[in-house]
Amino acid sequence: MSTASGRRRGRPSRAESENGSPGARERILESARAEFARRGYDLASVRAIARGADVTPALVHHYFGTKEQVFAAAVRAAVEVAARAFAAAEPTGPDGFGESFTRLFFGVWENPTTRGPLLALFRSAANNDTAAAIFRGAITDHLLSRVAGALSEPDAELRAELAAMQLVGVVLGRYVLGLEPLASTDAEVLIRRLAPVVQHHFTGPATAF
Amino acid sequence: MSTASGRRRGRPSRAESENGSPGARERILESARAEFARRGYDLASVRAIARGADVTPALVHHYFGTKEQVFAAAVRAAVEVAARAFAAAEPTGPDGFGESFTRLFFGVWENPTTRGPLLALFRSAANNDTAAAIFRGAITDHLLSRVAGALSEPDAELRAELAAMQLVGVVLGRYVLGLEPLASTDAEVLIRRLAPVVQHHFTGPATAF
DNA sequence: GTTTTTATTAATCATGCGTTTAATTATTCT
DNA sequence: AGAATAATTAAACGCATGATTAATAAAAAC
Repeated sequence: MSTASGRRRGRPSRAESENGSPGARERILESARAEFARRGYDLASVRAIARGADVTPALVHHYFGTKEQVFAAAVRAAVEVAARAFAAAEPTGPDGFGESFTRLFFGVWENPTTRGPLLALFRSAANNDTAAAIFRGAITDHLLSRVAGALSEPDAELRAELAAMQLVGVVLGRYVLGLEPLASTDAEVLIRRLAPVVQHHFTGPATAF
Repeated sequence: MSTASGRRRGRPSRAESENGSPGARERILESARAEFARRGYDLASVRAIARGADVTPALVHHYFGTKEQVFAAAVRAAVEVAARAFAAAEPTGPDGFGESFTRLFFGVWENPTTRGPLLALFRSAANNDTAAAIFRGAITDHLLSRVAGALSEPDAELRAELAAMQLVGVVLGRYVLGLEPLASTDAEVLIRRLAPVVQHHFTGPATAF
């Protein structure tokens, strides 16, 4: 691999990039996704992103502007994919919510191309207010709104949040903390375990004692 | 050794000021707890901690050594309090685990003096491997070990982790993300909602509620 | 009153950060 | 061929970081 600092100045000749390898812009995006996913927004550095893309920091700014805009560009695609998945899900009756939501949730988190950006958003949300707001908005818009509309109980929002936080907590343990055996358990097993719990949050009795 | 008093020569360490106000060492610890809780390990700065304690950064290093040691000192107390709470809990039969654990959990998280350091650990664990290891260790040592011993099922660890992640997820939504209405709901209400779910994870059937 | 020990600060070092500006080279349009 | 434009880097700016060193002040013990 050629180091960015060793490369000749100026625009590269077409011969240098005529192979199938992706252009600098794509490489930057890919590196940004990886870096944000590994370290979260604040700890990821434009310089490290540039290094990972074999490029100069100035080029990152040339293509994307500020660090915040790099983050937005890196995360946007995955958030939209997840949002579309939730929006396009065939509507189920209240009895089907549990499994339906659990499956959708693991669908996007087990997908390697969406997991990275979602991890980036997750890690960032723990320390960065802007990222936290995006995360909160994603949950509110794509999860709570659909459920609250279909559920009649007055505590529908709380129910949906408790269900969502069960799933989010599992994501934390599985992908961020690397808790065993949780991290190595087959996703299908987790879905079968969690779907009834999520369903209970949605429609079960509020207390059992 | 000829000293009758047994006191060491020289200026005493950790001198408290004459009035009731806390000495520099205590102020540093307090500021560190606040700063780590607000920003997480990596984003909190020794300089900001010093500023909050009305002290020079060099003094922070003088008392605690490296930043990592400051973090350990700031978090240790709360982790020990939480650990003691879990260790001292009167043992309940398997049927009482759900409510018992949920109560213990919210007990330490609703306590203002332990919440700060726990938040610090939580935020830090999202981006820092060392903090993640501490967090993982705390869950494994004080939660899983007790449950796994008392439960006979071969999947006891997985069950305990799913239960723990339900509670941790709620903590995320309530204290970190500030999800409404979750953040404003009375803790007792949450306990009553969550205890049966936790109980189910521990002893319920694997695929139905 | 000298010695010993602690408390505290000022100054500094090396490093990394986000960002900007100017320069250089290659491609494309006329 | 010449002009315009796009891709890319080098160099720098100002600031924040974690940590160290050397110095000064104060208190206690002798």
